Amino acid sequence: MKADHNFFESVYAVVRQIPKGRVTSYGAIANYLSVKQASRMVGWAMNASHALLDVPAHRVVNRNGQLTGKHHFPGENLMEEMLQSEGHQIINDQIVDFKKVFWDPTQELLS
DNA sequence: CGATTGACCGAAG
DNA sequence: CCTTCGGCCAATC
Repeated sequence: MKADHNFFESVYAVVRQIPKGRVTSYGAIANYLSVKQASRMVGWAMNASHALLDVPAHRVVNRNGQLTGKHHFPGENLMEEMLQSEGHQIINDQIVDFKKVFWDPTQELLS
């Protein structure tokens, strides 16, 4: 067993709660975790999240709505396909109307 | 234990 | 406009 009380667990918990058809950014998650300064850690957490099928990492993009981590997926355009499969439109590795589909945990998951 | 990296963000030049 | 730097935390080498 592994220590589940990790920073990652919190990230997974948020990403896992992302409603279908929505996307969020690393900084938004970090902000929700009160560690907005460590947005890089969110990306790192996602690196380990690829082992967890409950973590839709394809719904997590950078602040620009750009699929920065698509290169980490098994397929070259797998991330785009999954997002498009959820009704998103991807142009030039960027989510169209990103701000419209942007899902802010601090806004939706008001404690 | 020290240094490097990592799917980032934001500011400054 | 584009490039560079700093920062913050954690894991890996």
